[in-house]
Amino acid sequence: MRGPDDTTGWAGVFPGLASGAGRAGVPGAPPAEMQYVPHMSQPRSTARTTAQRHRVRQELATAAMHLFSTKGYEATTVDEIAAAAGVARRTFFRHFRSKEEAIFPDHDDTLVRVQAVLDSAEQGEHPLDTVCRGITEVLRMYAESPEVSVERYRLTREVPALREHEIASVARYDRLFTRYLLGHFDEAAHRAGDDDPLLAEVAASAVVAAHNHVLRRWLRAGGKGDVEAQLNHAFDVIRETFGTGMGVGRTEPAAKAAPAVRESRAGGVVVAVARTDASPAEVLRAIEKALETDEPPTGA
Amino acid sequence: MRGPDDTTGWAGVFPGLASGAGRAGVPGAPPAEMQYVPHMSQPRSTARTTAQRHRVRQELATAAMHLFSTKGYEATTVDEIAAAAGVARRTFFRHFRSKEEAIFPDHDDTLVRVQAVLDSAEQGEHPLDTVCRGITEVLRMYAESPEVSVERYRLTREVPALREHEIASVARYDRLFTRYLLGHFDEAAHRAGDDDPLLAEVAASAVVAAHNHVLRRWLRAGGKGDVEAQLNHAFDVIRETFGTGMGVGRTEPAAKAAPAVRESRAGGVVVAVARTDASPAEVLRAIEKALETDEPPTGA
DNA sequence: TAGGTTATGGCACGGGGTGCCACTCGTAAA
DNA sequence: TTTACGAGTGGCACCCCGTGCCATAACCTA
Repeated sequence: MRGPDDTTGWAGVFPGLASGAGRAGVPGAPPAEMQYVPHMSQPRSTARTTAQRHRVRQELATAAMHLFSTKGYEATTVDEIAAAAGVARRTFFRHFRSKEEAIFPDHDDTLVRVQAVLDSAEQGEHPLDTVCRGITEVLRMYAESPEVSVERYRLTREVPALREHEIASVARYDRLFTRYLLGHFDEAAHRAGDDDPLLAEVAASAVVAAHNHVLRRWLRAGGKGDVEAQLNHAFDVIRETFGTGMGVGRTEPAAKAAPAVRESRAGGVVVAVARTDASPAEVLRAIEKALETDEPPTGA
Repeated sequence: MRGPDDTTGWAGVFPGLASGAGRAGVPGAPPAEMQYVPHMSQPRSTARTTAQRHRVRQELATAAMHLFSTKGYEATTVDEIAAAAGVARRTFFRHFRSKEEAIFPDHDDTLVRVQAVLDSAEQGEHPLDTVCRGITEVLRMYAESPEVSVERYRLTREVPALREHEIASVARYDRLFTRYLLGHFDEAAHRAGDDDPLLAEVAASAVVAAHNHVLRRWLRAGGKGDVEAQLNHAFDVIRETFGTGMGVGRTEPAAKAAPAVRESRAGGVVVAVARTDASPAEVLRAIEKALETDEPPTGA
């Protein structure tokens, strides 16, 4: 009953993409009563009404969160949530597509914001760095209210339905990034022949995986500490580990910080990486050094 | 109503993990009537009954697939599926946990098989290669019946519920691999300091992403061609691109087939990988060659 | 043949999600 | 001020997924 056109999943979420005054064009979740599309030409609804609507949505979300935490997710009915928020059951579904969505009220907005980050990326930035900035936006959404995020994490671990819903949510970011990288890997004429779309997909999933890892570690730690810094560190680790592939390593800044030649020896394999602006002699010297030693490589 | 212990999601799927006679211990999907757990000590149910049960399950799956294809997923009720299979509605839910699962009847079995692959991996194999063999098992599941997979792919693209269910399914493989790599990256004392669990997560997601990419491309092409070969090629590309990180490059088997020294030049970076049993002279010669040329690297 | 196990059919119930209609409220136009 | 319109809401009814419960039939073991 959703129409066969909704094949992209998030396509319907972007009615205007920066639709004028804040979230005027995206009033929560108006998926029902198909072909809603409030024209968005004349914002008849003044600030007062939209604020009111936003307030109701917020109260519903907090009521849902509270009830889920206290008496469990499955044991909580939508009627109870609506009653706790002082509205009718039907109104709940005018603000949230489903019961699960009430616990992730910000994913849609975040998706729009991430899309905006991707769209407004300057030409010179490496697409992978743009994607990293995009996923950082998601992390900020979690970090904005650590207590809620931690409690929500506890729930998502315990309730399969919530976990699956969250997996589906992050999958939307993944697809967003994959599409972006697909469209920007060929333009950035870095690599010569093998601009495999495979790499776009793998890179996007790697970035998302790094985000998930950092986020979950932070959540398990109770939401203490600077997540964003941890995420950036994770990006550095990835750049360091996979950096040779597809010319990641931060086109400008990080490349300058990195040494011209690096070598490492591990597991019966010796590896050397060097920027081509390093002198051949410098490179060869590093290789020889790696071939001589029998010790583990220089640590991170 | 599933109990707060089911935090892993797939933990409950492995009652015995290779439970004696085939699928005797895992008779489809007995999630209801909690604490079912058929003891698996004395297989009272003879081959006849389990075969019968398997036949019913198969008929239900085919009936569901047929109805979904013809009249759409949402327009098809469970009653209709059961009626088409000649059983009662209640019986349907004894074979499938949900309506969506009827279209992915093999994921549970495949998950068990993948787990078996991981468990029976020999000591010498690199964990990442083991994981690659594991995901190959998933690909084979799809490749076993191309027409069904293609049609199912069409449905999953159109129906959000099915897409989310599939995403959740592959996420289970992802988590399986992540756990495996987490437990095997430190044992294989390859890298010195930074055995970040981050890398385990990223590597697992990369492998899964490669699988997804190859699989979807194959499905979009109508299920024609040798997918498994394409997947292995994708693994090669990944090894080639990310190969420098965490010592992937196939410790034993492929190393023999691969040349002792490989070099490539791309994106302002020159990379050389060599087995330590290659003579230093051979290594240096390859490096010099890479430093001289300005052409793209030798293709796969 | 008797007793126990397993799969099934059928019923009823809770609950999520949706379509529909009437109502209210606030804003813009007459 | 009155009127018209549109957005949000409340309430009702409906469909259908998923599950607990019980009776029954089929099958294996003793």
